[in-house]
Amino acid sequence: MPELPEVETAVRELRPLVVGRVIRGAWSTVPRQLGRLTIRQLASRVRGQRIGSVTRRGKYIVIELERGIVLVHLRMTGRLFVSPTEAKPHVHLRAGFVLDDGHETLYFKDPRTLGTIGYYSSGEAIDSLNVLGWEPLEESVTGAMLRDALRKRTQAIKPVLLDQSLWAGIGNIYASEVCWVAQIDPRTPANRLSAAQCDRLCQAVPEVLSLALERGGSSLRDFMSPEGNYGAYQKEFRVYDRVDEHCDRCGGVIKRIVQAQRSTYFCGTCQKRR
DNA sequence: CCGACAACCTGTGAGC
DNA sequence: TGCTCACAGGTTGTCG
Repeated sequence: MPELPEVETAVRELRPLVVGRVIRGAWSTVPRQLGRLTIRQLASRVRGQRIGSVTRRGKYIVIELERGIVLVHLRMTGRLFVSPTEAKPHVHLRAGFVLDDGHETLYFKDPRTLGTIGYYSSGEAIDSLNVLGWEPLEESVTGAMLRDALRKRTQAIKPVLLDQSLWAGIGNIYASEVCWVAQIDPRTPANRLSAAQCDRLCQAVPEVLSLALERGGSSLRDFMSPEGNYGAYQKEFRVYDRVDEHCDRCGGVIKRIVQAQRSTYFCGTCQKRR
């Protein structure tokens, strides 16, 4: 489900709901999602720790405790929210962190169970986050920096935008949207982008992501923020999921192709190479 | 190094 | 109504 705008929305809403609270217990119904730790190990390590902060790096949610860090990745269908503790949680509630006196739980809902929840020492957490690339909304990347980073990359630019070690946080929706804004053919080999195209990409990435964030992200199917809000950016998609519709810029027809096993949407008329 | 593909999972919607 | 298939916001690993 979530790319940077959705994860950032989740973090901002979660923060006031959980920071300062003490984790009283933890459980999971899908041990595979916990990485190396068993359910019992996770529970014993987080028990009694106060939540110090909730932040984001790329698509990871970083929950800092007193003696370690919980890293949550929502993957496709994950969602975090706080609600009253249920005696028999719905089957899609795959994990929970019981808070304070036990009346409320920080739930992890994840129908597809592809998400991950890991508990790490701060050193381990930093190491795993360090492989991520630029933060699109915090680091200003110049066309020259981008061009240099893409120098040896022959793959098409759109799938390259999904590489989290370049920019962290761009996913399949915004990769297509960014290419439309920058007027770049998503099939262009990354190392063949002109200087002007790199400049436009560097503008388009923060522009698209920050507008999406302002709208609370995009809601496809069931995406919902921790407070239960739906994002609104899906109303402003220029190309994503709009095959055969007309381009807002030139009236051309929007196409769908598959790159690296993911759908790509673009205008066949105004997103030309060069 | 690169691209293609499978795998990890469940749910939904379209088409027949 | 019920079946099958394609597809879904992500990432990782294998193979040629």
